[in-house]
Amino acid sequence: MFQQIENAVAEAFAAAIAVRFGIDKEVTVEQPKQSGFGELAVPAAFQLARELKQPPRKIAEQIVEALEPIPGVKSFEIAGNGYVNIRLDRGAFAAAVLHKTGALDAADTGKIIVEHTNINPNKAAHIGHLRNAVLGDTFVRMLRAGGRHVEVQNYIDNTGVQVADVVVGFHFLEKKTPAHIRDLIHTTRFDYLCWDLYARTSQYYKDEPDALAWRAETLQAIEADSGDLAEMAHLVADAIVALHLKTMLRLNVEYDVLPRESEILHLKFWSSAFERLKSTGAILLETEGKNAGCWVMPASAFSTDTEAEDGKVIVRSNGTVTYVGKDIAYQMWKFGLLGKDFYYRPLLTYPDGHEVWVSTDRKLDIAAPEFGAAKRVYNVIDSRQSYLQDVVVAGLKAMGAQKEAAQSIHFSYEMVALSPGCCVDLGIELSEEDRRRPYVEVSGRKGMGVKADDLIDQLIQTALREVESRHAEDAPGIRLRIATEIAIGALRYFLLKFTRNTVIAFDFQEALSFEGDTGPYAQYAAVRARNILKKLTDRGEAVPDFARELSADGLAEQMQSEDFWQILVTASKADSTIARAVAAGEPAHVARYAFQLAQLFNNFYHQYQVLAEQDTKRRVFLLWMTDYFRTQLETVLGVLGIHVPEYM
RNA sequence: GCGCCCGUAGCUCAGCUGGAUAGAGCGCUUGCCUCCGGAGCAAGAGGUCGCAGGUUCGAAUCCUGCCGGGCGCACCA
Repeated sequence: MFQQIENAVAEAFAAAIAVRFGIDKEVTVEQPKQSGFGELAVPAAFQLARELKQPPRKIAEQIVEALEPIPGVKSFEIAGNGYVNIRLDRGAFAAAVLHKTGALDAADTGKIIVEHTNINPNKAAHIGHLRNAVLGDTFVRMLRAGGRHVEVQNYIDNTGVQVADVVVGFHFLEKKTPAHIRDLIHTTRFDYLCWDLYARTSQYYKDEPDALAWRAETLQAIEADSGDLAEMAHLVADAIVALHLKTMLRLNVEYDVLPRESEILHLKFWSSAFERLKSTGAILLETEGKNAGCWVMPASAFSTDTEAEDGKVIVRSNGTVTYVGKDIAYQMWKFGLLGKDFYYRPLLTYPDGHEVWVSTDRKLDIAAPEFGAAKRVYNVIDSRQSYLQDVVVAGLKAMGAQKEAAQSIHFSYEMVALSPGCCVDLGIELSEEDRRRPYVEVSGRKGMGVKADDLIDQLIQTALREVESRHAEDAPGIRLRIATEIAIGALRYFLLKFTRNTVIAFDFQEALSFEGDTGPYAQYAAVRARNILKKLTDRGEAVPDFARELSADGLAEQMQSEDFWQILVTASKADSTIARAVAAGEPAHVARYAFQLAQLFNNFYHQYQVLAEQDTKRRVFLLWMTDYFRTQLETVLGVLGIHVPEYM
């Protein structure tokens, strides 16, 4: 709601400036620091002061004189050295909120692909993977809330070194056959077993470097796609992918399609990309130096730095393509630039009915949705890979795909590390050097880290203790469901409240907290709002038809209260907050807003006794505020992927 | 060595892309269950925004240089 007024104000100011000074200027609209200054502030006079060589205050006066009336705006005031503060017509604004006038114009800018999660399918997911998935999933929800068409991809590297290493562990260290693995998949916690096995294999390489030959042998077998080793790789990767999807579903994360590396290989995506890169001169064959015999992308393509740097090898001297090369091909496919497509089959149907598809190398008799060919692509990948992402974008640029290069966005974020206290909790021994660090990096190779499912289980247990102490009489099944919703709310919020480029030093105590700036705090506020309405109907009263029972005059009168006005304005900013957060690419802004909203409601809840209100008109009004709050909070929590439990 | 990120209250973090008196949560101190109220509410203490310059009406925010920390810079993915 708030967004329309903001836009109208910005336009009116721009028009006034154009008329009065003949200058085309984009006008920024701010929210004043203090509520006493009004609802909006325009600092345009300051920006114009230099150009016009006039004092800002004088310019502000001229702007205000030239302004046409803006619907919904009551007054303009010049404040300070040249701010124009704006007060809204409270009654009109409240009425607009009540009658939901002015629907958002959902500008469909074409398909957007968001790629996230991308966990190597060789072991259980850990806390770092959760940050990726929750950030990606929330951003998807934010985009969809703004009416955008989004496709969610989760890339599966099922033929890489990490899968190979687990196969090495099974075959060479454990002497297992495909039949054994089939059995293990059904009888064990397979992703946990692989977690340990992967760590053991990595350690074995360290002790016995000759064993690396096993890895090479396995990788070859996987690429040739024949024999026991290849079969085991399929079994491991498919089983782990299934488990990852399950883990992510616990967090309300779903996907549309899983493109797999095996198909990129078998369908020869690379050869198409290779031709294009060669013919456009994006990559060059080195004839001398240490990269002799390799196809290399010159450093000048992706680095502004001196030419002292080497280029990036795309095709090795033995003719095989590097990971970055495959990534360029994949990125081309995402934009529909490759001239090739995968085949698809449905992998599974989520409980909500949504279907996730997976790539396959054979044409099937199934009508699949159209995947790929997007206008814009977000790759959710941690900041450590920004160098490689730069190379991918440079590849697009060098082959002449300027537009696509500009629409390739590395949605980067910092890693989740382990706090020293967390390491103690996990029984991880730290070296003298590590102990002096502020945090320690998670290492899959060392088997170091917090497994996603362990953390979720622990959160559920902690929440369950609380639920049980408050609702001892309720059925265990319902209590568990509620504890689960609280746990997931806590976890998602915890991963979202930090801005993307903040390193999260994971700490159990912080993550397990349900008080203060947490998901459950926001859930609790929503539950309270629901409780009021539920209590009302429990007493046999109907929820009023607010649009009919609340008159414009009545609203205007109630809105004279500073409290109510502030609450209404803040609650009406959901759309505008989400839009800003999308523009900034920052889900944390939405989380912060949800918390603010919850705080405001808890405040209101404490201060006003809605159901006990004697004045009938006022009671209807308070009920409306409650209901509006509830709607807005639920909407925002929905964007964060957080459910509201039926009670807490 | 080069590149990117970070340094804000005791701790963990925000700070809307340069605006008005720098904000939350946790922790600490104090008070609040006659309830739609305690996963909560109210109040208090707590700041040289790493340091030094610069840019301008105005800097936590932009520029430069230091100091301190993190992460990258493979014919690995």
